[in-house]
Amino acid sequence: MKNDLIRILKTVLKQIGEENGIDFSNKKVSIQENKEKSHGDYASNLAMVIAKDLSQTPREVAEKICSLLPSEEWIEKVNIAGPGFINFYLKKDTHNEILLLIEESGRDFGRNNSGNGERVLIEYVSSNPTGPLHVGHGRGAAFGSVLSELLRCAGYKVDEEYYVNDHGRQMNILTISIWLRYLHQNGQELKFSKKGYQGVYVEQLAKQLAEEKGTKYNLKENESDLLELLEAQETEEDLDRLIGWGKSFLKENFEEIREFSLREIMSSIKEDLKLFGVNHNLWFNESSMYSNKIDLPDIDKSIKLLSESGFLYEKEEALWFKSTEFGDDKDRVVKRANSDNTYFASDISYHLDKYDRGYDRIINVWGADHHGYLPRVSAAMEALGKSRDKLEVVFIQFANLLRNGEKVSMSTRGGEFIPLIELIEEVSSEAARFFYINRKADQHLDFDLDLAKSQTKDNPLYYIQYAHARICGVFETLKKEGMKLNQELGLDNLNLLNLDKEIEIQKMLLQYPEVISRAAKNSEPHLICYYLKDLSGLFHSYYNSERFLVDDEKLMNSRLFLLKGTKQVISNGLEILGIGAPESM
RNA sequence: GCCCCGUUAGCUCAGUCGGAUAGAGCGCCGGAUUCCUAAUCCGGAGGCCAUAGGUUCAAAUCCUGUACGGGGCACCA
Repeated sequence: MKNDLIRILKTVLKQIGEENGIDFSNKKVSIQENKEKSHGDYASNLAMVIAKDLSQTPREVAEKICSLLPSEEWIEKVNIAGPGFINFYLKKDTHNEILLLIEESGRDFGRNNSGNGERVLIEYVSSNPTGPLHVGHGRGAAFGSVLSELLRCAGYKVDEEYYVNDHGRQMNILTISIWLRYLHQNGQELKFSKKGYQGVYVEQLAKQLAEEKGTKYNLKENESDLLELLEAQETEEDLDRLIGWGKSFLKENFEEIREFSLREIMSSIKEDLKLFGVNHNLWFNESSMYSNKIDLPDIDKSIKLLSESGFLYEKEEALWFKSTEFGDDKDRVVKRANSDNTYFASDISYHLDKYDRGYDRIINVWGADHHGYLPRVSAAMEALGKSRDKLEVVFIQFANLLRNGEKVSMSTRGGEFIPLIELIEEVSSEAARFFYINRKADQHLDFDLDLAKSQTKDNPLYYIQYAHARICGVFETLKKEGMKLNQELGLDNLNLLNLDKEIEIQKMLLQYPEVISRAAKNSEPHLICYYLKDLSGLFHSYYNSERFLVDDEKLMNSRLFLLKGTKQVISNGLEILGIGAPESM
């Protein structure tokens, strides 16, 4: 209907343009939905937009436009109001069409094909494999997961990828930390590096390692070197020396422990993600770019390509990329003076590979603290001749956890972060997802743990799910009384749905597909939460003011049909959020 | 110093890419249940949309400056 109105107005606009010798083809014709009922269903601002070009007052122009409007059977009336708005009032039964559409589309209602089958890669979470997921990762995880689903709804072909930083110093630190704990486990008394990883999980993994491998990695004799190194654990350099020592002592066993650690931690991360309803279908290991395999991306090759582009130079024995040429604040090191590649080097190679895999859109979901990192990555892609626009980054602001109205520290006293799994266990995966999504991504988020657990209308998720359950309850009662929805009778009598509340609900249902496309287009999944809350609110209000199971069968079936459509839309919306729509509560 | 995000009701936040009288929940005040789930609903009070300019027929929305809050500015990952 909205599109029909736009089409009609466009025709009128062209006509006026021709009469006055003005080309209006670049003017945007838009229709807005009126929130104020007395203004009719839709309004157009067209008269005000072109009034100046015609040197007439907006109201005069509006009169002219109205006189040219063809009469359509679904339009009740048209009038001019305010500064020059043209208001359209639709016939009441026009609103029924949406129910037919929902009935036909069912679970597909709200899907569209604006993405046109284009391929999108969404990389998110990508937490370092040096410890379990913690609450700081939750928001990005929920966001990426819902965004993926949303883009699928919009007709994109989506891959969800996790980038595993399994190469470099942090993994070595983890390995050495676990090894030290392992030695302790096997009765070899020693102090622990303050600089290493301290978490409980390190101890658990060490224990597991001891159970699996016995004393295989034990110190064979008195190793005074090690003790000295441990005593001196104060600086990063000490830590690096310890790693060097550990490597030379353990030889190939170091690699074994490293692989064990990586495997175990990644499997716990995967487990947590699964519980959280997050399903990556691709896992990209940083180390694969160092494997020198012909069919895998290669970091040296990428650096060489960049070098050939002429934007690399040497300074103070390090290799620099001239990112300032592409708008970055300063040039960035790609290869350090000690000839190690930087993390940035890996990212160049990794992102180059994303481009080479042929995606139409590449989306990264990053924490807001990484925003300064984007210019250099984009710069590198541009230097390599890639389109900068293809790479989109959504920055997610931090979330605070609140308990009893007070901020909960994100980490425990021991410096260990609160694991995501604890949050999931406390408030449930669904509530956690909902509350993480329930805010615009670029907005700081206060996650109220008590609210997420509460079972009242204060909790928007319960409010929505309750609406769904209530509708199911009505149908349940219907069944108990030995009746069932008479689809045809309902369809034939939709025109009985003419109460204000009924019209409002139908108009709200009509908006659902638009909400979905806008949410997908702008990466704003929170819109779905707000929409579902509004829709549920309308339903609850309707529920309290009218009875559905009435004697008049025509009325009853038409109302049941409206309920059925509402139920469908709530469940479709929740599905995108990865949340169930319960039949009863 | 530079960069990013924010500033809307007492609190937490929406605000349909510029529209008519700025919305919701919580909190506060007052109501509704012999009836499909009261996990709900109805009514009321509560606003200089941080601030100063600019663009426009029209600005919470776009542009610029200022103030305040959060984050970031490594040969770390």
